[in-house]
Amino acid sequence: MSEVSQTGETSMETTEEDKEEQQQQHTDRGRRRLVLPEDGFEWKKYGQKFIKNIGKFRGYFRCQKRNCMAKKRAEWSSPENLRIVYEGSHSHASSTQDYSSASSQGTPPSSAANQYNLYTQLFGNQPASSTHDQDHT
DNA sequence: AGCCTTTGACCAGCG
DNA sequence: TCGCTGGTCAAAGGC
Repeated sequence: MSEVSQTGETSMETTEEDKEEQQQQHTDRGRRRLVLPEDGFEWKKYGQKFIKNIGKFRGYFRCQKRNCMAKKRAEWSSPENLRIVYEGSHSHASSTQDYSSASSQGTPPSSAANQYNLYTQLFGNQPASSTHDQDHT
């Protein structure tokens, strides 16, 4: 890994994601698949591995938008301990937002506000202090 | 029929 | 130079 410094603590989100996740587990395709909380973007899972270094599973997601190179990594030791790490920036607004109106106004594809929001939530709170996983069960 | 998710294998980088 | 870990791609299965 070359950008480990991005692994900021997402305890704040984890709390929200935790409950959302549990709900989605039932609404998700009717299966027991581990789903990620909707963060306003459409993600496509392209891989999953168990990282022994942290003793947790890591899922690899990519933004479904062809013109978007944003990526997301989800780490979890259990469904209750989910950590989301965003990487890269979106070239569009979140799907849940009315970005269509923004486009009409001629807003550039660089939604800095979005990436800033994501990074602020994850990396802005804490500088790279995640020396080790701290999922307290 | 199409799309999404899951699992395995392969490749690259670092120690 | 070899081994290990992390990341990505491809194929198969299911809804």
